[in-house]
Amino acid sequence: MVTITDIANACGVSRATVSKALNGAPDVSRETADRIRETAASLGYLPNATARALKLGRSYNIGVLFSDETGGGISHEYFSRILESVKAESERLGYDITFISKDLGRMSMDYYEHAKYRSCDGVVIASADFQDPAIVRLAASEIPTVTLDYSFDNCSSILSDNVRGMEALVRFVHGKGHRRIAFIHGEITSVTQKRLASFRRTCAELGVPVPAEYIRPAVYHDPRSSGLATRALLALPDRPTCILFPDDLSFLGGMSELEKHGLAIPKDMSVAGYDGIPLSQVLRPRLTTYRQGAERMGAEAARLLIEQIEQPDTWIPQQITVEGELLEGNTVADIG
Amino acid sequence: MVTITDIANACGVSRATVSKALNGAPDVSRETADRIRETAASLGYLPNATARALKLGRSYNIGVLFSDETGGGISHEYFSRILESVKAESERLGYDITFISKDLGRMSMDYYEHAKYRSCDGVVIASADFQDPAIVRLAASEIPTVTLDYSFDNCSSILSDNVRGMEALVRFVHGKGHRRIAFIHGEITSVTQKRLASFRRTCAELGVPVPAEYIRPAVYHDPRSSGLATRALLALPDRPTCILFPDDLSFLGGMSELEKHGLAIPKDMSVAGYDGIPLSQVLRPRLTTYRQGAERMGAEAARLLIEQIEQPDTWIPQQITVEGELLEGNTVADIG
DNA sequence: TTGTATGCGTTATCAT
DNA sequence: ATGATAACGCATACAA
Repeated sequence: MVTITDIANACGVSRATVSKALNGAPDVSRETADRIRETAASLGYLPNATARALKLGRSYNIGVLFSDETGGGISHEYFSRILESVKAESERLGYDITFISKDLGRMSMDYYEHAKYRSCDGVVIASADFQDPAIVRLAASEIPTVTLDYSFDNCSSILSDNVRGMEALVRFVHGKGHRRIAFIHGEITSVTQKRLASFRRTCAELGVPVPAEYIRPAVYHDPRSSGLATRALLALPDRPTCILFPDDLSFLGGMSELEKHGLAIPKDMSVAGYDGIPLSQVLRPRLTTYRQGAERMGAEAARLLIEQIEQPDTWIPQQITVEGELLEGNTVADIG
Repeated sequence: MVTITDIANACGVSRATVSKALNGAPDVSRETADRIRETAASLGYLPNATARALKLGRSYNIGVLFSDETGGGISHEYFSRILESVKAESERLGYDITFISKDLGRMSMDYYEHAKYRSCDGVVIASADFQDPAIVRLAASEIPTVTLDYSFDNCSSILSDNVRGMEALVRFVHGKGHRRIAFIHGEITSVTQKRLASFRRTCAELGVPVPAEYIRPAVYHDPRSSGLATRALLALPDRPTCILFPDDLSFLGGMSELEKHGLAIPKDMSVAGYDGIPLSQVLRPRLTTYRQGAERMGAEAARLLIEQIEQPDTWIPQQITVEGELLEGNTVADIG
């Protein structure tokens, strides 16, 4: 491994001078600086991030915490899109990313300890459960954090626009003439609560009644449970004309249930999903859904976090809401 | 931040003793060791991975390199499953993972330099293009590497069983009585070549003729191109009775094309995918496909890499082939 | 403009 | 059994 010492020897200057030259300090002559940079390049010198981190107390490394009951958080397309964009934006700004988890090898530590252990300059947090004491501890710690889809006091957050997303779907469906709209929701999280509230409020605003039996619980990303909920809805004496699903994947459970009943989409039943995953747009008919702005969310999260890291004094916690877009598709019949 | 110095002061011993006690060295009395560990715990001491890495020349950090033309490698479900399992297994063995990329901030570096810069103990490589000089350089370097779905000389690799996977599909389809089998393949990579070769060889073994026009090129994960290829196949005077798609997602493009022609699956046309993503199993009819053992691949990759890192002397490059499983589904008609 | 000295937190060597 | 010391690679305050 070639170090600044090697360059210093090769150039006949001190290590301090090399360090300065390489970091573009003003107090080193143009000529020596150039000479140093040239030899550094020819020697194939690479700064050692570890040593630099130890010295500076800054690792240029940010933690990413994706926690999900199931553990398979990353494989959810919504999360992986966010991860991908957090990664891209962080790298653009000169930061690497490391996953933060509980328990590393034989040492058992919580998220905060893990982040500390790796000297993360900050952490982006996405979690299915923001009540988890380990998450709360990290968010409340001195480590800069940005949360996704949840707001802690005094810490920045990026929010997907669940309120407006649900509102857009309901208004679209209503515009097509539907007045009996059912909503199958995922397990109760703050995201679900926002969607539920927005669903109810928008319906109220539009004068659409919402019978209690039109609201059915299911589990996110679990087609089976949404299939069961669909079956329950179809069994109602006063069937809805349109069903909103917790997400696009869950819709598939409803889809096969509808097929079993010999109901065609959208002729006999209108449907809409949520997320706008690629699958939804290759299905025929194309699924009506709301595509979340995951890419922008990830990028904004990284940007905000790094801003806070680099300008801690002028920093103020910020809530950024990222809008998605309604994908109209062809699964909502015009029954106006 | 509480360091070993703090513990040393609190216990009235030297830093050296603290370090030894914490690392379970034999040459420190039971009593002092216990006392030190207790104070360490009560003070909330956490080792500093950075300092340790600098001193030891071992970071307990492994790089993950996922490169894909499109850049969005992680969001492909196959990759994210691998990533998830690499992460889980690495963490189980006490290693964190960091993404390796080209170009970090303003410094431009290649993969090898990036891995060096972060002092990665090793790197897991997944790439769409193993010809990339930057990939070749990393694989040929002194940094331990494990490649996925490709074999470099003198470096371990984990191979999904493309040969057996394709063979299993062809034999299954053949068993159902099909003798006119078409294959739409993805862009030419080593993986594609293996599948193509296996397709041809298995057909030859079974005495199934493979007319040149039954082999059509398309693009992985791109339903549109597979849709076009499907159209071309349907236009043939001597239509195939079964079409094998490059992957499950691509099948969707073929699906809508078949629908346009009023062809029902599997009555009028049999089909099979590849990958076994969750989607394939919620579709109706359930897609016949081959599910790759991504979870095992990731875990084996991490295991092999860490083994090489920790026992460099007894290490021998190893090729591990991970079998997947045929998911029979209902999209291949029995025309025997 | 350049160099000297020191320390970041840790571990390993060698005395004691 | 314990401690003093040096070293990992780098950056900075300060001296020259």
